[in-house]
Amino acid sequence: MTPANLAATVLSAARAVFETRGLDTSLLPGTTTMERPRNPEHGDYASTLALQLGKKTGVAPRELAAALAEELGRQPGIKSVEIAGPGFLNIRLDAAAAGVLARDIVLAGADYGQSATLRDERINLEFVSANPTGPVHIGGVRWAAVGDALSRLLRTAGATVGTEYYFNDAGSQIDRFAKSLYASAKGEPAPEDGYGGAYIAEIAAAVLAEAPDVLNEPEDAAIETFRRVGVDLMFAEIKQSLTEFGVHFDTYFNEKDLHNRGELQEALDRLREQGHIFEADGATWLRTTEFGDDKDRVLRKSDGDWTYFAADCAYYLDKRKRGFDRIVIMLGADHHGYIGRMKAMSACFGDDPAKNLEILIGQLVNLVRDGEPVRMSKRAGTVVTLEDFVDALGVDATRYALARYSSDSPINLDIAVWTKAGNDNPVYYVQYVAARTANVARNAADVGLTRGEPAGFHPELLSHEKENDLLKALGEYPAVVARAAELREPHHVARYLEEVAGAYHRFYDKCRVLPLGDEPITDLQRARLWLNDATRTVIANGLALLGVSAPERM
RNA sequence: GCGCUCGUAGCUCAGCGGAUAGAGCAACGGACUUCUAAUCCGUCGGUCGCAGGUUCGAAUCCUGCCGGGCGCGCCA
Repeated sequence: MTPANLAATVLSAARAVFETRGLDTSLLPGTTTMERPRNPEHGDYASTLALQLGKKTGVAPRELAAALAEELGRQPGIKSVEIAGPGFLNIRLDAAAAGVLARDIVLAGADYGQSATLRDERINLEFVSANPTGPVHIGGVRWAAVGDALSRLLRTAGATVGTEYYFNDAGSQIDRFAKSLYASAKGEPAPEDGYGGAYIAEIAAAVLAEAPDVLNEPEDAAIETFRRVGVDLMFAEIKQSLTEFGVHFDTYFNEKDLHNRGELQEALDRLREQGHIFEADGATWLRTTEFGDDKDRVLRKSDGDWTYFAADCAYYLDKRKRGFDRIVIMLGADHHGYIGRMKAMSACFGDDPAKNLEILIGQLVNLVRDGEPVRMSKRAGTVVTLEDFVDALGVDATRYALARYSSDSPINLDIAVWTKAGNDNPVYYVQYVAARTANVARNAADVGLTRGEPAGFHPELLSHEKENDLLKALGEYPAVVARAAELREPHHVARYLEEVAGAYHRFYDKCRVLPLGDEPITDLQRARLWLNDATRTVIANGLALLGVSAPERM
């Protein structure tokens, strides 16, 4: 019996109680969640349904709980139901009903955890989107890890997802980049507002290698060559770093294309039709204050140039035209000032900003060595890059560390902690379970212990306290995935995996799987092997969501 | 000044309006002739920033205050 099954059973019991008592069944919720109490005296699972319904129906919660308990007690697989406190239902399962889960998980394999929670949603997920004027830096790294994990999470919850990197290849940042390359190639210092990292010299040299005569061209043409070739090189390098980090985007979207296809004008026309455009001081404005922004925003400047915000509008419209109904954009904390204008812009298009546009804000990340933030970079001189991160921690630890915390909280990642081989390093703690379960399975095969046919599995033998705890933890996986997807918070998966890891280590410590010496193989050992393999399935599936490997041995 | 956001154990952080607020680390004390001790067990540790409010019930929701971070261009 999975928690989802149990929840359904509790709901149908509630329906039966309502019908018997002539209560309005429309007050029943569509779903209910089962809690896993910390205190073992509170049973295997607890439900607060009677408390919630007591409020709605006006019937005393304890009275409802008593009726529910009686109804539930008759259901197969349920050992006992107790009423506690103001109306909690504390439910205990038969060992057999709980144990079957081990087999269900193994048979489901990589599909365990998949759901239809977000089935009807078409989600566009944009993250990183670093300008191709330098390597991906520390903020982008956080989003690379979290955004990629989120995309996997959303797909597992049944959504149709398109991941997207907005390649900002128009605009003045690129001009500065091109001029910086040109200056570097001529051996001159970087311009006042240019880029000065060591990577500039590398890219400039690479441009020279591809276009040896570039410095003989007139300055404008030369800068144009540096822009074109330099941006291509920089972008190839960014893509390469991301690929090595295990992050792939379905779409790399060029800002230039928006301009070339006239989509900025199209967006402006659309907004004008909606009646939110006005002209003032020679510029063209969007009246975003109508929808809560703190000031109106210019789309086209008095000199005729488009603003960056105009491109944002066109890009949003483009995504919507491609059939995405939820536009999710992940930004650094320094961009949170955009939320107001973006939400307002969505409303100006006639959309519902609460539903069609989600902007997720990620707080800062510091890489810490010996208690001091790491500021040095071999390449850029000032910022920490994706490559610096991977050099310091490795891909698995970097991805896990960044996906482990709520994006709302600023984090300090201590290099010493995340490279240590021990249980104070969360990624090792979890990965070690993957290795341990694989090792147990290998050793079992060596002595002739196999799971055997599913029909020969004896779930009732998994009655040890630690087996029960582990089963309960494994049963929560689908709900954790669904909730993490809905909340857009992959860190719940990591925290959950740490719980499963703890439960497995305690099981391993107390419940031996393999026979000792020449002992004959028993059904209990076979049942435990099912549980061992079910644990490996959950750990592997969960780590895969985070883009972290589940090693066979360590 | 206005806006957003955060404030939970010595540290790093979890915590869905529910039961006695948790984990890891640190500190201290235990467990390896047995499937990998990269593990497990125990002890210590809290005015959930402060003050009100809503609620049967608040770390969680609302208001105010205090403190930290960030943002407030016809920049990108």
